[in-house]
Formats: sequence, C-alpha cells, structure tokens
Amino acid sequence: MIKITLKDGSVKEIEKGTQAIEVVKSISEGLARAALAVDLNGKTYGLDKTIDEDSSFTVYTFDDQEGRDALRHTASHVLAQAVKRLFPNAKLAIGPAIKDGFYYDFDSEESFTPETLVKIEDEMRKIVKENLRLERFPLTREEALKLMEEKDEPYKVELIRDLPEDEVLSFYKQGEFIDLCAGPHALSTGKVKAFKLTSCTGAYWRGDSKNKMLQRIYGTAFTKKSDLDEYLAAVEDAKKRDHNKIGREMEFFTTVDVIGQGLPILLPKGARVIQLLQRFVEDTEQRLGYQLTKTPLMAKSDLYKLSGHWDHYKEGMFVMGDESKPNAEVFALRPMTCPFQYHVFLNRMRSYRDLPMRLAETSTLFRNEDSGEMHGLIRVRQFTISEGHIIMRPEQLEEEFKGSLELARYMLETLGLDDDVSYRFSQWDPNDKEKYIGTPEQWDEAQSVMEKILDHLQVPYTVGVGEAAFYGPKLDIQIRNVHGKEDTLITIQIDQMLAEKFGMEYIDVDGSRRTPYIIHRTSIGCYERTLALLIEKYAGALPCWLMPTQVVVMPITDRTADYAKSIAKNLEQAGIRVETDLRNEKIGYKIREAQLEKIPYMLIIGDKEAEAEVVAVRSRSEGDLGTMKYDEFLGKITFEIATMAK
RNA sequence: GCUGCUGUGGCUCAAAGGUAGAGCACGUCACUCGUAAUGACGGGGUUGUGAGUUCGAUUCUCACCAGCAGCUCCA
Repeated sequence: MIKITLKDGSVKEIEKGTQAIEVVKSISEGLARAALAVDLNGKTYGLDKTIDEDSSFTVYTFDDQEGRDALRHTASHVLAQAVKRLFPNAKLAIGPAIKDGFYYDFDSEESFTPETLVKIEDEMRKIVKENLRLERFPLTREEALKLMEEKDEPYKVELIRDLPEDEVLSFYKQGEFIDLCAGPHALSTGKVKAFKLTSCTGAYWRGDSKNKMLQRIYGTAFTKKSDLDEYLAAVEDAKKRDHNKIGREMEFFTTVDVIGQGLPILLPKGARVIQLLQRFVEDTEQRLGYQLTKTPLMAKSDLYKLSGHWDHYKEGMFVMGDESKPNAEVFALRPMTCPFQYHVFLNRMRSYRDLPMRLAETSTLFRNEDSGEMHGLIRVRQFTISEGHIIMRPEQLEEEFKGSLELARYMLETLGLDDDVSYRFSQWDPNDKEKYIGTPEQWDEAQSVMEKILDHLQVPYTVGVGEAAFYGPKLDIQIRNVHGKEDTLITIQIDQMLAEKFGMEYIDVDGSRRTPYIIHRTSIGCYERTLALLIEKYAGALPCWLMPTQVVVMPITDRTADYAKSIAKNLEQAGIRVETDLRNEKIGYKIREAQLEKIPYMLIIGDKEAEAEVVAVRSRSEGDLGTMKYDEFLGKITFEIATMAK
C-alpha cells in the first residue's frame, strides 16, 4: 500500500499501481467525469497514470490550465486523426495546446481552405462520437524511429533523431491513429465535447524561416458548448475594438497605396492625440531632470559602422547612396537614436558632476521592416518614440533603472494600461553570438546586474532568451492587441558596451577617466503604437484629456444658437477643446453623430436652457445627465481632465 | 520575406465575358425640430496598377502594388 495526500490535506491509502482515475472516482463520480489530468508530486499526468509511490495528488479539470491543456492537446490529436483520414498523404509535424486553444501543423499537397476546415470538423465530430480511448505506450528511440519510418512521417522521424539516444519516448494511440507525444491527454476522444477550427495559415517547420512552410490549422476546444460560444463571441467582440478598423473609421489615420506600406498618415484627430501625449511626456520628463535634444534623422554610414548598426542592423535600415562607388557619400535614415544622443555627451569633456545625464528626444525613427510585418499603427516603417538615454556612473545604475521603470509605470497608470501589460527580461542567446557585440563575460555581467535590479524591485517577469538588443539586455513591457498578439510597448535597456565604442568618458571624483554606463529607455513607447493600443483599450472612446474634441455644443433651434456660441466661447477660453454644431438638423441626429465620434460631452441647448441659463449635459457613456449651471459643468470636465480620469 | 485570403464611387456591400447599382456619406432645397438617423432632388466610379487571352474584360490568366490573418522578425 502507498499513501497519497489530497489537496485538502487528507491522506488516502491505495494499492500500489492503482490508476489515477480510480482514485478520482473514489473521491467522487462527478469529479471523475470532469477530471482531465492529475498532478502527482508536482508533475502533470494523464488520468491513466498508475501511481507507484507516495504522492501528493491534485485533480485538474477544465477550470485549471493543466486540464484545459490536456483537453485541447487531445483535440489537436483528434484534428490530426481527422486530417489523416481525409488526406492520408498529409505528413504530421507538431500539434500542441496553446493559450486559448490548440493547433496542428501538417505538410500536405492539398491546400486547406475554410471549406476544408468544415469537412475536417465533420470528421472530428465522428471521432469524438466514436469516443476512442487514448492509450499511452512507451517505445525506445530505435522502436520509435522504426514505427515513424514505417508510417512515413519524416517530421516525426526528425524530431526523434534530435532526442538523446537513451530517451524512452511515449506515444498515444486512439483507434487507428498513433502520434508521438509526451501527453498528458484526456482519457478518450469523447471528452472533446465542444470545439471549433478557427483558421488555417502557414507556419515554418520548427519556427525557422529557412525551413519549409507547413499548413497550420488553429482551433479551440471546451467542455461545454456554451463556453465555446461565449469564447467565440468574445473574440468577435474584441475584433470590434481593432484599432486598424476603428482608427480608420474615426479618422485617426489612413494609409495610401502610393505612399507605401507601414507609412500611415496621421489625420488631424490622430495627430492631435499624439501631440497631447507628446506634450505630456516631454513635460513630465523635463520635470524629472531630462534634457530635451533634437538630433538629425540621418547620418553617414560611418556613424553606424562605429555603433555596430552597420554590422548588426543594416538589413533593418534605409540606406541612401551607392555603396559600390568609391568615395560616394552613403547615408542611412536612423533606426535608433542612440549614437546621435551619445554625441550630446561627447560635446565636451564631462565630469562625474554632469552625471547622471538624462537625455530625452521625441525621436522619429525609420526601420525597413519586412513587407509582411506591417500592421496598422502597431508596426510601421516610420514612427516617433519617446526616446531617451541616461548616461551615468556605474554605481548610479540601479537608481536610474528604478527611475526609468517608475516613469514607465506612471505613464501606463495614467493611460490605464497598467493592468494590461506583462514584463519580459530579454536576454541574449549565447548560441547565436553573431547577433550580438561584446563578450560572454560582458553579457553575463550586464544580465546579472539587471536580474539583481529586477529582483530587488520585485518586478514579476518572464525571461525571453534571444530577445536582447545587440548591445545589451532589456526589460520589455509587453502588451497584447485585440488579436492576442504581443508587442513591446515600453523598453528599458542596460548598455555597458557602446559607451566604450564611442570613446565616452568622464572624469571621476579621484581625477581618473572612467567609462559611463548607459540606459536606453522609452517612457511611453512609440506614439503610433501607444495610440493604437489606446484605441483598442477604449474602443476609440479615449479618456477626455486625450480626445481631440472634448465637448460639442448643440443648439436645438436657431433661437438658441447665440447662447450656444457664447457657452462654447467660454469653454474655449477655459482651455476646453469645444465645437459647436449649428447645422439645421434634428437634435437626435446631432447627438447620434457626436456619439459615433465618441465625443465625451454634448451640451444640448434649447429654449428652456437658454431661459434658465443652464446647459443640458449628455455624457457619451452615461447618457443624459440633466441640466446644470455652466460653472458646474466646467468644474466637472476640468476636474476630469486634470485628474486624467479614464 | 513566407503561406493563405481580399481589392467595385469617401465608407459598407450588390451585379456581371458585351463598358456597373444600393445604402450611408457629400451638395442643394424645404422643414426650426428636446437626447443615437426628417424629406425631396443632385453630383460622384475608365471596378488597385500593368500586361496577356478574347471580336470584346472590370469579370478569365500572370506580374506588381496595397489591405487582412498567421509564420518569421521587431518598438
């Protein structure tokens, strides 16, 4: 007999070799129906796992991530089985569970279309109905290779070949279908009650663009149909907030074929919001001791050769001039501000008294992104970033890093995005040294310094290997768009290498020359991207302080036009961005238009208001607020703007 | 860059191998109206660009450009 300890602390005695599912059944039949996986001593297993030693015992259902993954991973096997039934020549690659669903990659002659997906779904439904048991069985590497070679699955063979010699591999069999898989899985295909194939796209084998492109089918699965429907509705709902749609509809920006990809035109409304953000950022930074700079948008190639960009970033730059001609002047538009701002420091001999030197610039950058990368305002070829570099004595690093992080967090909080971000500690990839400058020792040092600071500041982060800049590690503040795709909003980077390359030195207290450390940082990210994410966050209804028009005054008839105009004039003098709608239209029509434009406040002025010298206030979010004195309304909106209320 | 889809007036969408239509928007006129669309009339498109097939293409084919989703890459 062995002992298992349940989540509530109670201990059960069972016979050695008992299957996990039997234990779950002994707890409750209902739980056994909902169970999808178990945890034994901190490791997740399928319910068919036999228990051979004293263990802690936790049951996972669909409410747990582990349970969800087991179900969705099973769904991916059902998908693969269906594809193999319909297209026997399709080759299997990999098919994991992912956030919100699963996918499976296939190499198939047949090009999968939305119509194909419908057929595959039908076949999947049959497989679910057949309620096939998923049986796990181990094979040695040799046996596994033989099996997959027999089945003519070259991608599986490649996967197995890359595993260690002595590894015992696990396989899962459901009916006629067998797949190499570590598991865990639900016990049978019948558990995949509610599923949907959502899209099919291309994806490189092993995520490497040098490899063949396979066909990936995405799907999702739930235990209940209602949950599936709810999820699909939420996805549809999120798409309605897509900045690329409403940003164009609301005339924040547009793009034009003849101008080019990734080169959006910011229309008056979009430009206004960005101007407001810039003023806010520049003022805040100056209050925090940053000095504003204005440096050139381009430079000779010599500068980038010195900075390392020419060797490490040339593909991403727009180069002007014919390099092949001897003595020809070759320029490049700047992809980063770093080397330009270094020359602010280099302008004269610096003392430790000058440090930390905090330099900020509203900096327009140009990056030659690959043609498929552009996305609305989120990923563009020309953008303007709240750039900055802090040049400091090494011992000031933690304090300055902390200051940079606090500033970034203040910005996020002000914009209401603080709960939507995650932190990534982006490190170098020691196996890909070509991508980086510096020695492994320098990288180890820079990264351990950053790790220490992050731990000290108690920043909850994930690690991104290979995500570092070529000159140093980064703290990236990540955010997801409405499609669930993650992008960097803000970044703070430690650079212990470029200062030396540029010959940056300062005279320390003791008269010695020392090389400073540099922090590359942005406080609010790049304005185009930030605007995009704000539009998605608020579905276009930006906080009042950021709205291009904050109030529309609308008289009901000509009789009150003069009173309306005087109200508007007063608001304007009080610094409110106000418009008047004097058109000869019904009030309902004017309100409808203002609502669609997400104008925060509408002041409706009829005879009654003019008579009583009040304004009837309508809020875009709360509707009719009734009448109030002009001063009361001014106080209300002024307070809202001053507090940057969301 | 790769895979797939898409491209018709400012926007949303119809139609069709024989040179295109609706709604919204826009303009004019009438209506002076109480919290999300008043009515009438009018203007506006060589169907993304270029080439090919055809008696004839906007419709079929190819290339390019742009947009979308995903992959890869990245702020």
